[in-house]
Amino acid sequence: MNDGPYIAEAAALMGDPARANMLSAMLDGRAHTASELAYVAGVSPQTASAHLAKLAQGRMIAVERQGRHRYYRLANEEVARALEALMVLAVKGARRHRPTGPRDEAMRFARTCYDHLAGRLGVGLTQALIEKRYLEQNGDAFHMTREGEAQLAGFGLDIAAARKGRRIFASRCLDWSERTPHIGGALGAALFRELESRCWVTKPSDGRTVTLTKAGRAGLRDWLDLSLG
Amino acid sequence: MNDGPYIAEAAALMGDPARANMLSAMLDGRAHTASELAYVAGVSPQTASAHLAKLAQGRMIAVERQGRHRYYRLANEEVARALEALMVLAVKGARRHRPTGPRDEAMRFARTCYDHLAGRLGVGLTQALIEKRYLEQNGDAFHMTREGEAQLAGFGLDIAAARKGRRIFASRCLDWSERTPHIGGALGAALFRELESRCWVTKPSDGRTVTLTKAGRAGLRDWLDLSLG
DNA sequence: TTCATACTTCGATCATAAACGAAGTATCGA
DNA sequence: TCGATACTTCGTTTATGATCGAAGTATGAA
Repeated sequence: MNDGPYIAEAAALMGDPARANMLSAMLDGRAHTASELAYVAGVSPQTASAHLAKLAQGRMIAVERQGRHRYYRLANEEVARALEALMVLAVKGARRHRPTGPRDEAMRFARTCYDHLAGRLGVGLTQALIEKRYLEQNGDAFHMTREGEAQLAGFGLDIAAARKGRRIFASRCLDWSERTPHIGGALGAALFRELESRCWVTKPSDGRTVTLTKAGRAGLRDWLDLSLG
Repeated sequence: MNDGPYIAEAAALMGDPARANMLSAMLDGRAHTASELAYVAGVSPQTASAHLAKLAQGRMIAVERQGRHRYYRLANEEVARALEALMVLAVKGARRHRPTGPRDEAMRFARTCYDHLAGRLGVGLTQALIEKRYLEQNGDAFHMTREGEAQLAGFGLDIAAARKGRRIFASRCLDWSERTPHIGGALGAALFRELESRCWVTKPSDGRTVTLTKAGRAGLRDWLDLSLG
């Protein structure tokens, strides 16, 4: 089998600016309506509809109908990874200067990646859990230690629930901005949910940047000795 | 900054079947002439020339002139990773049955990934080095232990040389076929070179599949207790 | 029941990019 | 010096896909 045509098929789906805008928006892990996605892609609803059909056919997104609304989200973590891998190339490949704004810095600091935390915060959190020996590295995933299990259960995570299902428990997801991995998988998602429920992090009403609250800063320092500039 | 257009730019370069065929061929780590790449892409030399110019401008490939020949190779490991990430999607996204042939199995068993070993052999080798405590996992890379340094130097690797330069010493490269990482980086490349120089593995005159020789099978069993079916 | 909203489908237009024949340039061997 | 080879550039053709106005379908609120 020659890989080329298959790679091209997957890449071509991401290779249109409108579709890439939509996929990128969906990296926030939320479900989005077709109208919202048309808006972020800057195209008409008819054009958006055609693009979404293609992405669905290529299995990069999943759709859920609720009345007259169609909700779209990324199909799986592999799509997020491929987007991050292409973003690494995009950043590296840039010839012309791409002036960074405050939003860029915010994105580098903390953002969602599908359903878990990315950026300096995501990576810092991951490193802290390793340093505390709550996690160990094991292949393309993390392994939770016995102490880690106790600690994270004590922190409020339903570890048993996170272990259930087919999804990788604690995958490693390469971060385009930090160039080192953050926790993904079911554990990464559960951790993010708990941080949100404690109001240690907040998501804005739209977009992917995540804010670390004062409570979160204090909480992470107390829990993991984690300080971030 | 909105990521979409930049992701699209990188993805679009890979999204043409001819270009994807060329990039995929270059995953073998070799330098290829423009004529060879035209052939594997199934296009005329004029068309190939235009495609190669685009890939070079997008910084996915590097070119080196020798007389009238132009030699092309992948620019860096990040391009290889993005191709592997897209291949993961391509395999996962397939609706129609893609009959696998003996070449597929050979590719799954052992193949080149840029300049290091991928497939069951690459992953098995990596796992064995971890089990022997010659390597430890550390973020998006491997850390070599003191014993590992002795062992791999004893095996013939110039560890000091591998540590020099800007390249990551022992990166982790996600394997599309095994879904778990193999060693990349300077160490991965050095290891592959040493295996070749011992004739434990051989590369065919073209293509990406790698053959594990009888000597290699025996050698890996003796050295690392590694047996592969 | 009617009207508004969300979204899809149809048909047409237009822009873009891949394709290659012909011609050109650079290199190399006889 | 000449002819062959490797590769690039130019110009043209063709196919493809994105785009949206118009119309259609499904859902839901008044």
